[in-house]
Amino acid sequence: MPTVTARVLDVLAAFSADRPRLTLSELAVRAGLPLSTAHRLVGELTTWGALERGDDGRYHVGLRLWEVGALAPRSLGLRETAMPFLEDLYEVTRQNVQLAVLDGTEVVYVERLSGHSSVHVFTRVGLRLPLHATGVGLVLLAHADPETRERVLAAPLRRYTEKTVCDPAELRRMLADVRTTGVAISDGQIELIALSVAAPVRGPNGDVVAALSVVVPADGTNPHSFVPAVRATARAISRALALTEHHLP
Amino acid sequence: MPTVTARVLDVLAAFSADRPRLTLSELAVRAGLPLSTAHRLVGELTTWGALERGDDGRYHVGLRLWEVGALAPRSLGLRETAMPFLEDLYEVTRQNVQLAVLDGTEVVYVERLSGHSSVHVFTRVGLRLPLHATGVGLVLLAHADPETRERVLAAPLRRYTEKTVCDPAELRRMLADVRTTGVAISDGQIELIALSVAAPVRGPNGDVVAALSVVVPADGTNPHSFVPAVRATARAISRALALTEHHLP
DNA sequence: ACCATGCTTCCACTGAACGGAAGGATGGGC
DNA sequence: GCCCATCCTTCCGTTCAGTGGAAGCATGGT
Repeated sequence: MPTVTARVLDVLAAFSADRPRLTLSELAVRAGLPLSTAHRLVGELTTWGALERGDDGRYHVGLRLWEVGALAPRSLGLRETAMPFLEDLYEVTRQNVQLAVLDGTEVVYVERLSGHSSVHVFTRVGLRLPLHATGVGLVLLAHADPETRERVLAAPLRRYTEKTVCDPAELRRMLADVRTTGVAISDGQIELIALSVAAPVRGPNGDVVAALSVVVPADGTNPHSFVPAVRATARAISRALALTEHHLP
Repeated sequence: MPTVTARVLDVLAAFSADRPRLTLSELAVRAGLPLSTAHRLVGELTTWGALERGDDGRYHVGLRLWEVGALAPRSLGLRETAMPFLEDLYEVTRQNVQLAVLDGTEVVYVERLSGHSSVHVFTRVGLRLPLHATGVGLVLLAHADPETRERVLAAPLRRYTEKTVCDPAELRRMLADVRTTGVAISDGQIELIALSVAAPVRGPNGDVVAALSVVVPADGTNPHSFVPAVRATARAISRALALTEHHLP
């Protein structure tokens, strides 16, 4: 259905992490629009500030759109509350600390702290990954509604490394484990050099709204030594969320 | 000009930090649209994921829009490079660390680290503030193009506290000072309880692309003791930016 | 001089967007 | 249990905003 709204959204969706800057023509092709139509829409978006045009004439997502996006409660609300705790966890571990939420059948990373001494992993704020291959994903999947869980387990599960668990039955066992222990340890599922320790963050009414993880190098460090800190932080954030959200209408 | 695009953007602009969740009717009023029109547009936006609908029926900005916004180079590109350095600065100072960019005649905060021991200030990622009243603002204003500078100084300058400098002549003097010393110290300009020490972050071609600051309590702590760390961090980020941006097409 | 690539402007046609009105759904007051 | 208020959803005939092919412009490479 070629509504104008859909076209505008197609233009926005044309940008991606690997192609954050596009010429008008590229934009038109990616959005599936005639050049003149793209020209008009992009012009309006640029005037408003949703897009910006660089010195080289290429377009990129503008600060104004970023601002609006920043109002998403699952990013900002969560982030504001969680940040000091994530900071503490970072200081204790000096490893990448990540916060992620569930969207559809994928994880979306909403925050990531990384220092110079952390492993260099390829996650990034805004990145989407499948649920079965990450620590945070396992946590979110373990506590997702059964319907989502079945849908994920029924679909083909992508293999990233030789260690990636792609067998539904084994995943089910792991998920049960996550539910009883309260942590997920994902070892080399995405990149062999790193493993992550993740725990659930709960909202005021007790359901899991996010997951946090620490990514540590797979160099023989015992991941279990991180479990207490990760669990404690996750619980602290849950507690803080219960306090803040209470005050909302 | 009532183009559909403009209306869609009006809908997005209806959300703000103090009203992040809105009913359809509120949304219609704020966007200046008839209810049925708003209903149609919001429906499309929600299907796509730009908006989400909460359990209470109210709408808020969706994760999908947040994701697109996160692609803004002035947020993500900058942030990815700067984060480890900001982290270091936070660890050394244990105070709020902020990163901001210039947009129009305002500062926009793109990143903020805060721990439990930091002063509780009301800045927030995505917040806009006038240039004259903040440390980062002074830095950005000092290095802005003359046209912007004159426009800001000619406009009425809002007073936040008794200490806020609102006199153009005095501001000019301060800006000259910022240019020679390479730091801005903004004391109690926004809130009497806090002061900030800020320094410029430069892009590969030497022009100022952002400013970073540390916010410290105005309890007698000597702000000058933070100057070396802030300057060093700003320069480190500038250097890192020069390296990363080099590899772009 | 020529062509390739990419952007901008124009304008007559048309169907997508419009929005008033009517119909539901929910919930609170009494 | 009834009424009214608030808020949301659907419908449909009219019309004007959106469309996109085509032609023109700018740049830069060979």
